[in-house]
Amino acid sequence: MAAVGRLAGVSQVTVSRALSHPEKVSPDTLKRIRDAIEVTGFVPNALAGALASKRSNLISALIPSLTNIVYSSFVATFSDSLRQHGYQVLLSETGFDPQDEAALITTHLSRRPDAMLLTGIHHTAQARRQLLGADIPVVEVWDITDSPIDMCVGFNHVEAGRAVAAYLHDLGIRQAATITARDERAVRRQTAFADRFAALSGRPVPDANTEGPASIGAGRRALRDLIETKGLTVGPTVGAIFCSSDLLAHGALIEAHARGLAVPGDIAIVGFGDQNFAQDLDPALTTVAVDRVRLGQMAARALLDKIGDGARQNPVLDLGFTIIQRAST
Amino acid sequence: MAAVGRLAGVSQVTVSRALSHPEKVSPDTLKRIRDAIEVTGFVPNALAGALASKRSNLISALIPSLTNIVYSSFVATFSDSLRQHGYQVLLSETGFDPQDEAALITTHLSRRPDAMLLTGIHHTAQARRQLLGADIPVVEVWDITDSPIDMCVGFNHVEAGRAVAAYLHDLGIRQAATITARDERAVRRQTAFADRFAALSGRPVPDANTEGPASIGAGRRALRDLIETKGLTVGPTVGAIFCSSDLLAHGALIEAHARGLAVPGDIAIVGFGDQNFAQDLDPALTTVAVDRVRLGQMAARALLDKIGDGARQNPVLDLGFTIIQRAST
DNA sequence: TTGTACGCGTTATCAT
DNA sequence: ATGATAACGCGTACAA
Repeated sequence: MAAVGRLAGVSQVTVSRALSHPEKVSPDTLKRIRDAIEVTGFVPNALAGALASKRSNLISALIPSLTNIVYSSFVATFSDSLRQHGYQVLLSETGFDPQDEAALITTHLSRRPDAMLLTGIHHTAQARRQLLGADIPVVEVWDITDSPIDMCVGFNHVEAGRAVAAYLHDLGIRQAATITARDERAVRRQTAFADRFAALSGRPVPDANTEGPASIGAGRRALRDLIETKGLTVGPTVGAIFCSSDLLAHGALIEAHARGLAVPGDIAIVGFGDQNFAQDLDPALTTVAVDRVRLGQMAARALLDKIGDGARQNPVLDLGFTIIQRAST
Repeated sequence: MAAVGRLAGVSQVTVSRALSHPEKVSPDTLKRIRDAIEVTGFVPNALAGALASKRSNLISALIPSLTNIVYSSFVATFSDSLRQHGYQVLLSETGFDPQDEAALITTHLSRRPDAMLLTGIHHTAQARRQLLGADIPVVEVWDITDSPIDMCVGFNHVEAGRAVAAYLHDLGIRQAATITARDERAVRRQTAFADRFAALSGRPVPDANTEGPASIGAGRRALRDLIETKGLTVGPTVGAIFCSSDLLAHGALIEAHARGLAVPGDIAIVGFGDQNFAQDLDPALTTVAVDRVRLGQMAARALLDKIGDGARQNPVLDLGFTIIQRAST
């Protein structure tokens, strides 16, 4: 900056001002400074700026998985909203593990982000302590709780599971099974679904748990497992499968086709997430929609508002969910 | 740090040393310092550290799309490799636009990353200038060129397109069409494929261009377009479709099923990328595999090596590709 | 093994 | 409208 200043015939401070508050610099010094910046190829050092101003313009985000499109599409919206306000997002994957998340939180906090986004409401005690100590806005997403660390934006997974149970039962379906990923929120939906459906139908609800990341292959294997080893009987409209993600449901759909089972004639299938492809499958997939775009925007807005005026926002925002009926049920 | 030091009865520097070079501090002062850190909840300020040491331990990565699993899975591997060496990745989406990329490069450079990863080999002149001026290791991935900015790791897209053309022709297929996303590299593959296949078969190769992000829906619409408006005739093993991604190929597969076309009996389908689901489709998808895990690791290693000893690495690494034959051809 | 002095490149404050 | 000066919180060099 000093070098740029010399070239423009002003002091270092004026260069700083020209960059941060151009309106406080006279038009022609501003021009000289901008020319000098152009000539020298000067790029301001945001580290030094952040150190001096105590604002990093960084917002950190921790999501379970980068490759799971549910989270990556959400975080893309989130990042976009923030970029428009001059923030950059520092993104990491926790791999669904609270311990790893806690370690990442420490690393992230060392970069002094102006705010932080966390996925889910379950964090280690140490993580909560550090976050409270950091004294920055925090938003937890994809879930709802009465006692957020700071704010949360999401929906109620138990209600979602129950709603699907009621929906299928209303359709006249009397037998159901579930295919569930290791994701803790998925398990909560599955449990709520199974409890409610069992209560309505008087029949147990077998579950096939999948290992590793949700995938089409895992969905195929899970349906095979349900039919071949867990005694799921399939036939004219008696059974339905509630899958913890659209990807698993997609796999179940393919496996059903490969077995010559009609969907929904022999078996109905419900996904979760309403990903883009759900409407393009054949048959199109019934699923539970969550407004991911809105979720990303609301999370960004919550943080921005709180950074801006520090005012206490509504700490809990329930975005709800919608069952999208399509041809697979 | 000074406060921690007071609590432990040492100076600020010793605390710094305890954190960065614990072996240079006597065991019991180390313990006192660690206790003090525990008690105070001290989290080091990486901004100040980076400013003082001129090493940010940040590596920035620019990819076209977060939601495209090809890139997100690659960058997940890349980040993982780097995390093991104490680096954090600052990730942004360019949306396939060199102008936006250039703007992002400036923002990223202001955080003083120790190295940078770029996707592709086409960048604006300004971007190249800034990168050269920044004097940090740069790796360009997913493509190959003789004149990288610094280093590159990828494969030859023209050769890939030609290889698929030869492969299909060898299978006895004499008519082909393509479904291509707006991605510049995809277009290069498509052109190379079309030129070669036309030369081999003596027939033109119609193309359906898709708008927006690659998706199953786009693949379905593209196949419909090829058949209904571009005069693609389908029938016993005469035609093949080369899609620029597995996702588009998946859509084409679904559309073919929905139309009662047999795959590969009436139409053969080839994807690109060998994503996880390719082997789980019915029929399993023939595709072109690129070792994304290795690509991520090699890119990370290239940067780490160069940060480490500054030695000139092999600047161009060709990872090649493999045609994976499955049931869809 | 530990400490002192200094500087990293910016912003905030106050003065002119 | 512009400048001088003092932080910001750490790492490095050097000294003890």
